Amino acid sequence: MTDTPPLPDFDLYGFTPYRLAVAAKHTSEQLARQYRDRFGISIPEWRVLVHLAHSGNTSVRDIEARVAMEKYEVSRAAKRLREAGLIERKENPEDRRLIILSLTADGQKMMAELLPMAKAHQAELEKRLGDAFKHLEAGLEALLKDVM
Amino acid sequence: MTDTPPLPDFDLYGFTPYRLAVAAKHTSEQLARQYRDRFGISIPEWRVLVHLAHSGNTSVRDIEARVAMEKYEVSRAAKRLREAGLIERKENPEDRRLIILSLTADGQKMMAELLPMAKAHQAELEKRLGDAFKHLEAGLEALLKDVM
DNA sequence: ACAAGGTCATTGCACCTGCTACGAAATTGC
DNA sequence: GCAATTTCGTAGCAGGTGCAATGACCTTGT
Repeated sequence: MTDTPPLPDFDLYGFTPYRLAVAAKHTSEQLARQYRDRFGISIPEWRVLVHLAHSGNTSVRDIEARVAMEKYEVSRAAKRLREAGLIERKENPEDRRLIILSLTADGQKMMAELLPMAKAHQAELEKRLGDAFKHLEAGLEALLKDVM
Repeated sequence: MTDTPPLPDFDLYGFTPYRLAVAAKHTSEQLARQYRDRFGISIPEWRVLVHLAHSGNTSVRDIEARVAMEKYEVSRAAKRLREAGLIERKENPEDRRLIILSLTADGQKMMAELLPMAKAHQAELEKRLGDAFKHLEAGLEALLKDVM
């Protein structure tokens, strides 16, 4: 036997970043599976679509800043969505480095189906958690206040 | 212009799964970068190590069940850790399908450095959030109670 | 005893991600 | 006015991930 330095006691289950990761994975999994199976959409793609549905035409740069994604993620998600015919891009004549992304009619149609699913998911989550939901939101608020 | 179906109003920032994902990413990022740069360890590898430090010898299956990872993730993390000389595997004579994973002396040494970093990170998080930490934990508790 | 079925861990494949470098366009500084 | 720097979006590369299939081993039922 080698002599082993004593390890501090550390319980992964009490480690907040771990708990958040598990919670995040668990809450998005079910919904993500739905729109993956039904529409072939990944989470990064979904985020881009939601932002476009909510904010109208925007650039990659703008989405990156607001949707907690790196710009290359936005770029690639946008590429796939364009190939799927869900969004389209125009040149911005005022700054030709920027591109203007927007939903196509197909994209709008899909979002008209997809967004209610997300709203229902949120409602179900709130209902399931009851009072604890308020606590969760209070905690997240504090945690995210200098991030979002 | 095509006629567009009206889209429900939906704000990504108020969507709990999104908030959890951002919170999870943000809280683990800083620490993960530390042990990646310093020890070359990824998050799945870190989880396996922590579990081994805490629970001693275990099998892939056991880790899988307790650390919110798929078994192939555990398997691959264990492979990398073995190649790095941080853990070792023995055959379980009672059931030769199972393997017994355990920290090597090097692995123990590294964890003796790594775990205090994690504890400090947790402490700093609790301090920064103040009262909101209790709320966050209450919310997570409810959310995770039938998962963990 | 042994075939059928289940469990455990690993791996091949295709795809996805993270990082960095790049070219094009705009802005800044002289 | 023009070189140097910055900003914007994209793409190459190496490595990571998710899924399904595989092989080795154990268990069950007859």
